[in-house]
Amino acid sequence: MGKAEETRQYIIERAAPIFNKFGYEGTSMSQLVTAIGMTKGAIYGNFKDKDEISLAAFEHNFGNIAKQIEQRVRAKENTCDKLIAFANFYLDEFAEISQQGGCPLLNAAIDSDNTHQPLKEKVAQALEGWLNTIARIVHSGIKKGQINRQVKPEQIATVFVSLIEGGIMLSRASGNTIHLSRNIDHIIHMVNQELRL
Amino acid sequence: MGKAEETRQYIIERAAPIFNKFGYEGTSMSQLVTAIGMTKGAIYGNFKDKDEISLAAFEHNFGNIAKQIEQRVRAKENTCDKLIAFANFYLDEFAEISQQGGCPLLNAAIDSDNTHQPLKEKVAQALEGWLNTIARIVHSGIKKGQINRQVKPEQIATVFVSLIEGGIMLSRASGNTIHLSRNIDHIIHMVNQELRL
DNA sequence: CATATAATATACCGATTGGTATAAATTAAT
DNA sequence: ATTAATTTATACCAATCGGTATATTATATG
Repeated sequence: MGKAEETRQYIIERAAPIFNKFGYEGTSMSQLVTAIGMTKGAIYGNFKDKDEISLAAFEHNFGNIAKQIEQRVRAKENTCDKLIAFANFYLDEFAEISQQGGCPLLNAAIDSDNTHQPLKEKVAQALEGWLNTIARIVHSGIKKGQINRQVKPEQIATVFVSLIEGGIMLSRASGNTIHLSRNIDHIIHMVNQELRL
Repeated sequence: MGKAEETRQYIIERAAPIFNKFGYEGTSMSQLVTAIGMTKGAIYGNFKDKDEISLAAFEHNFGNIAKQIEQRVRAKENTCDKLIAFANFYLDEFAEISQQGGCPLLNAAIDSDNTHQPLKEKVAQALEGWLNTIARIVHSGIKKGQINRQVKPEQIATVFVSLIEGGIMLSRASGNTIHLSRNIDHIIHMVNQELRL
């Protein structure tokens, strides 16, 4: 990693939580200047415009979480345990996620919805990746004889992601983790009662 | 309703979808001027600042949906049918909700999260009202012997709202109603298999 | 119809927005 | 060490931001 790429990465890391907190259009260059600790000229020497930083910041925010979850999932053998580990990540890391302004996927999805087409496409891609990951785990579980054949992988994936993101929204809005906690309970109950063989 | 209150209402109605689409800080006065069809001076003659319009717009957006749902729920006798009617509203009205920029509760929750304290408080209040409404229906169903005694009303309310809002997020982001549809299916399945006696 | 009052439009305010040209400073190569 | 290339800082740009003072118009009351 050359010097140029190093400062690029530094800028992205500093900018990422700001974009996640204040939105991808809602964040101003002056906020970034403060958070990054570099002048506007220096920042624009490494990125062509604010949009390029914001897209890189989203990828950083999302990639960060994706990487952590992948580790947890890979650590489990049984497919049902993989699903539960996935869900538990959000409960365990809720404080950390909150400190960075909430779930970047949820924030960016709403933030970009009617305003920022390039970001919206990235979000759609990320969500599809999410859903596919979960559906693949379920599908693999069925093949291995660990999960009920009647279960539809795509159905589970949608419900799964909705409960996690919905729970985060409710817990952030109310300032009470109980909602996310209830949803993770529901997921675990679902996995153990309807999926697991 | 006097003339003054009439124009106030007119302004709110015109402003409401704009705020829902572009965010409560993301909407500019010039956008409002265009959408409302009045000059800035005229608008400021009826509201003291942008914030006052944005808060009134959120209440309008939320109240609109709340009123429609209340009608649907009241039309059903059985408590389980009330819950299903509640959920089905979002599926039936998804196109209409989409046209106005998505669910105002979800949008405002994310939008206000790290930026707009007064709106965040209104959102928290609205969500609490939501959850209470659902929990009360479940509780009443238990008392009437229509719903399983083992069910926890608050737990159901959280899962219920999360599935609806999560489904809307996924369907809006992906441009595919299938996600919301799957979640409503899940809710109906839950009501019929785990709640209904 | 005349007058008082309320509502709307015009024109402007300072501050901030994203972005850039250029100068200064730093780094890398000879 | 000197030069060339890159990176960073300064100072500025037009455009837009939310908001307001004032002029104009419309409405209601006598």
